[in-house]
Amino acid sequence: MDNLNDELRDCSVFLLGKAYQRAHGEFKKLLEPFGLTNLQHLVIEALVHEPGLTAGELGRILILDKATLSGVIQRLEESGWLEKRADGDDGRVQRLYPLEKSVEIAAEMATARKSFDRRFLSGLTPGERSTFKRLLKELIW
Amino acid sequence: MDNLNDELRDCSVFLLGKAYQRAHGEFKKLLEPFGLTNLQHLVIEALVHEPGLTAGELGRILILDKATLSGVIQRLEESGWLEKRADGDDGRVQRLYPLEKSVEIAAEMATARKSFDRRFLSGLTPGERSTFKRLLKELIW
DNA sequence: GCCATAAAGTTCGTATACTAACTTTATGGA
DNA sequence: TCCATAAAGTTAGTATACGAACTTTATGGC
Repeated sequence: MDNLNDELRDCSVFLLGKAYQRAHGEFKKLLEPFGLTNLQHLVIEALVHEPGLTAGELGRILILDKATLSGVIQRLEESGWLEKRADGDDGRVQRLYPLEKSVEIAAEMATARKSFDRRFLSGLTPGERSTFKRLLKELIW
Repeated sequence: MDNLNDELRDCSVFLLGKAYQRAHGEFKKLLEPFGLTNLQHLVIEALVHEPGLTAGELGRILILDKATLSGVIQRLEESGWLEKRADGDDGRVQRLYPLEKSVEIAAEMATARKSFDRRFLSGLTPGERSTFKRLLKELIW
């Protein structure tokens, strides 16, 4: 039991999962007024930054499976956040464009995200914060 | 685009999610021979450590919603990993006990988990590893 | 002893996430 | 040109995750 708790506290998969769970749970609340989930907001931000991205390109940027993205994009299309248009050259490709309501809130969401990030890491010193992000990046890429 | 990638690489929620995604994905493969998922293996380990835990206690240890655990426990019961027994004192409570096949593989799984952890963090120096886990713990608890 | 309240689990609905199988469209080689 | 192969998306199936509503059982105040 104590033994077990010690093992959990030394297990990277567990620690990463729970830290993500906590960050995600709090960020979720912040996004609620916008009517978007975390992943949906990332897709919208990406499309506002670069309209016309394909699902495949989005997947590479957001490090996500095409099957997962397929559903996310479908829901965002149904609720009027984005639009699919056929690519002129390649019949397999659908290019994705943000609709007005996406463009309108993108900047505000980006601000909220950055402010959340500072708040979430406020218990760490500036040096710890940059170390933390550096180590995460080394593990991802 | 570059702008966007920079923002993603500075967003804790994104970095934590992707680091977890990577760790989880690799650990999943390691657990495949056992026929258990990451979460299922944590439940089994906990029950072998402390037979008779309730779903509520498990939820506090593993930091998990009772609704999520309900499903996980159900599947583990159906596939013969654990057993529910009514608590003698409290009619609301079901105590959970590991079955033989759980007890048999628990030690081997724990070894595999620790070995995976070392491998996953092998790109970091010993100092970085301990800093990394310390910072994650500060963000969780 | 009775009732309001709380606690333990279950169920439902929604959204990730991934694998595998499939459809449609492109492309390259013979 | 024709065909094998590959690439882009979709769909189905499984397993997390969580909030909300609900059932069943305990408990505390009176």
